[in-house]
Amino acid sequence: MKYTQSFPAFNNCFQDTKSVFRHLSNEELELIPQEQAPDFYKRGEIIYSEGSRINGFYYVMKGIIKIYKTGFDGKEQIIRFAQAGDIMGFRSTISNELACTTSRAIEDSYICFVPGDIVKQFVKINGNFAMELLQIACKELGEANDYITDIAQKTVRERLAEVLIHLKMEFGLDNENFLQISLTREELANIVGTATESVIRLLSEFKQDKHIEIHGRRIKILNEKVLLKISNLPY
Amino acid sequence: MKYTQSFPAFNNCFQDTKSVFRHLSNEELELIPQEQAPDFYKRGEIIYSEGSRINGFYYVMKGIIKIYKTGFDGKEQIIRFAQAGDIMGFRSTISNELACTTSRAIEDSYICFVPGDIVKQFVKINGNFAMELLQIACKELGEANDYITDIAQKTVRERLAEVLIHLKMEFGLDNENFLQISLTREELANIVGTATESVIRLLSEFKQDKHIEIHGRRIKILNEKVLLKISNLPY
DNA sequence: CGGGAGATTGACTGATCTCAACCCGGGTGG
DNA sequence: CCACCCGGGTTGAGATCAGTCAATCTCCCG
Repeated sequence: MKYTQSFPAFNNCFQDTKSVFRHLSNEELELIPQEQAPDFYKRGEIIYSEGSRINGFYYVMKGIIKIYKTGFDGKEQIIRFAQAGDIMGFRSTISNELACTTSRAIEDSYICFVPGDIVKQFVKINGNFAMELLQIACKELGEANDYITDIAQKTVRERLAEVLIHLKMEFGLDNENFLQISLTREELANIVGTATESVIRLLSEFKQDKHIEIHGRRIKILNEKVLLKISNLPY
Repeated sequence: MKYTQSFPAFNNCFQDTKSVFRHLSNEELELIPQEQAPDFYKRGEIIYSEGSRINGFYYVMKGIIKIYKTGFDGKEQIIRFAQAGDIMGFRSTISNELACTTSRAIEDSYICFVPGDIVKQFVKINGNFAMELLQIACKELGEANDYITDIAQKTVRERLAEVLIHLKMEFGLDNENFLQISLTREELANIVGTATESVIRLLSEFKQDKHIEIHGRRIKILNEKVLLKISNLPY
């Protein structure tokens, strides 16, 4: 990928042919206030917090964000991740509610903000854009339903195997075939919905059994077939 | 409520001022094929099954439907309920995917079907309708996120208390202050995400402690405050 | 070199699941 | 009319998965 302007150029934000905004006309795109460059968030920084009013969309240009809820006892439950091309915060914006999740960069990230009023305008005047948003919401909904069933019915072992496979599919591998995404043991536990120690023990077991290889936070899947079997995934 | 025609009159289906279809003009409403009366489903009958192609919306006029996924070992996980005024099946329709849930009447129900093509048309030509659908999807999404966090982090006891409170809020009470909705112990277990026996034991405990009263499937909440406390619900 | 975050391991505990037996009421067929 | 069956509900005992607590280790950083 090559940028003729200093990266990241703001105009690129919404003109990507794969972005949610692809159905907007140039005139419509111009309605988005473009005074500022995309915001930079350093690894660890919060984009928005549970309970705050956000009133707008966050479009991720680059980086990886974890989106999580904080449970009763302060434990995080990671709901999903967002990466380049994804949007965040539309649920609260559309529902006119406070954010029900916290959003935190786990890699340095560039993010564009679009005010909620404008998005709502687009929904009303541009049917294709509305349909696009609906499809995104429905996709998330389907994933959430799967998630519910998994957590309710599968063992921690099954879920961890499944999460590893999902992380591979969602973020891919680096040039040494390690998972591209780097998570702490605690974060893994907060996806799976278990204790950190349980993740550690199970990862050790998978390593012992040669299903995976571990170098610190870097994880390589050695035998996806077995993991798939362990996870009881349908396909 | 009074019906001048024999109940249920089909025209009432979409003209209710509270229905999703309230933003449609009369001309638009006429696009919906209205040859048939709403479909009647007897308690226990399936409206659609996981894996089938449904391609349309089901609008519930009357009755209660349970919407569930079937897990790896055949155990049901109830995702949500639908009752009068709710729609079902829009996720698959919008996503052009097969149904990811099964939908079964737990009370005798009347349901209207609207073909998917027409709904998609409406999304594109009627911004208010699109927004309405988006809001429904976003509402479900928020609830699903809560659900995930609860199942991942709370104990069965906490979740059961929470479910009882939710059932009261969602379906209300009958004239003797029992929960309006009637579920088997197994169905309760399939909401909470636990074994039937666990639900039975915990219900007995709640009864012993005078938090609830039980007559077969009929449950009366005697002390909501305590249940609320047990559930660790935020409000 | 001290401090702190994250990772690991062991021991213990206990909530929850599974299995199995049994009960109860309603419906059915002989 | 009665015996039987069946789905749902209950209860008990035992097994176990997974969480908690605590100690230790390993880096990495200032």
